Amino acid sequence: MKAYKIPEATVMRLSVYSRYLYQLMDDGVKSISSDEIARGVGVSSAQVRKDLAYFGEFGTRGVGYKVDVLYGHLMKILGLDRSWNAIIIGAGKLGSALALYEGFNTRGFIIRAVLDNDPERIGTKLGNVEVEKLDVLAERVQENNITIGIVTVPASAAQEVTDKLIHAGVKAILNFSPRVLKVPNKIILRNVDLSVNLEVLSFNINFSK
Amino acid sequence: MKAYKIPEATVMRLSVYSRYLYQLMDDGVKSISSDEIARGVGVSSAQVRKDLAYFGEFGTRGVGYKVDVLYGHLMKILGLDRSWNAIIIGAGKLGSALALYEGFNTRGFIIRAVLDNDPERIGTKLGNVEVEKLDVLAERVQENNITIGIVTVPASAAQEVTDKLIHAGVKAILNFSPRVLKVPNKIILRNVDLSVNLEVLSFNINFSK
DNA sequence: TAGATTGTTAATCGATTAACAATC
DNA sequence: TAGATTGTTAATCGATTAACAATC
Repeated sequence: MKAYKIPEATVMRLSVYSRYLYQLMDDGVKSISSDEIARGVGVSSAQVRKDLAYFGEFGTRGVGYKVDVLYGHLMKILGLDRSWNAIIIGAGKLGSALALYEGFNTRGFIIRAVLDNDPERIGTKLGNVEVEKLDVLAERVQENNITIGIVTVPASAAQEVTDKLIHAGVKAILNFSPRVLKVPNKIILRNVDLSVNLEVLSFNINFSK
Repeated sequence: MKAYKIPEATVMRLSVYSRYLYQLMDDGVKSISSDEIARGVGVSSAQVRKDLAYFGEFGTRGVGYKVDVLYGHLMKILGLDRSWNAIIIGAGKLGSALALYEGFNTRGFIIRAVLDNDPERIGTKLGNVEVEKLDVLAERVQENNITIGIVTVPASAAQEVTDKLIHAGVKAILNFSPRVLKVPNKIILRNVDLSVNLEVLSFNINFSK
């Protein structure tokens, strides 16, 4: 365990910076200043330097940053210098879309299995994985060394499949169900509630007039 | 324009509270304390009361809150006492999943059109809307009084379709593409970068050991 | 009344911003 | 050297928490 806590907002921004740098490399840009990164992603340059300072010194005073070097550091910091095995529980619309989403693969997240209990869905092919029944959860997690569970079941089933995922040994859970999950402290949990996002929009449209 | 700014985290929590209260109503619960809400959604009771205090007094000292009354207030605050028309640009995996996602409908968000430029996708039925070509964007936005644009195109096309949405008159944009969008101040923008979420997980798995 | 719980104020905590010395 | 830009410290801003008077 490292010494001090990194703000979650910082981690999210590092992910955004890394994608921006990747784009720059593609465009053949070799070096860049914190001010240019800042303008590229819509934050302040002090913010960029502060975020990086949590992890080390990656630039040269008076000069700036080498794009490829900084990119490499960010990928390492984010844990993206390796691949991660994931499992999706729930093969409905959202689960199926995520199983086929290329954005995950390109960043090293590999969907090893997709499970569901609906007989209609079991056996369906999603890319190169076949939807299987929930029974095989622990087996799949263990044999594929899966660390990340993605929950895309309805709210009513969310806690139950989460408990199973944790029992099978995943370290982190990405929850797409609109249900607040109880998990032990050592389990890393993130919630992506799509409705919350739309509701923040409707609040703001409403509130700003 | 109201007098002071509401923290975005507060708005997100209000959305979570409202869903929890809905669940309680379903279970026949009539009244509740801030402490019970807090435990139900995993925050502190002071936080619950503070969040509500931005908008008024909804409870009774010494007694608590009536579930249905508080729920009604929250729905009104969030702008969910009416319906909102939305359009999805990009009928790939994610766009299609969102078009069919029931969670939006049940909270009053109605997907009026889904557009794409790929001839393979045009004409496909997603629920009761048919995928149409991008040309009809302005027309659909105006005839359906659409205020929310949902962007699910690849990064390379994201800024272009965003500009078109804004020109057509939407007030808010929910961006699922991994691209930082430039929008005028008056436009409400939210980014949901699915990869960022997975990367925060991999960072945390990595960092905590 | 005694007990409970809200609404609100003040204290604390944490994150962002501004400023600038270090240094290429 | 002069100009530029980092890395870092201190100041500011904003959000969360703790505490308690108000009041049912």
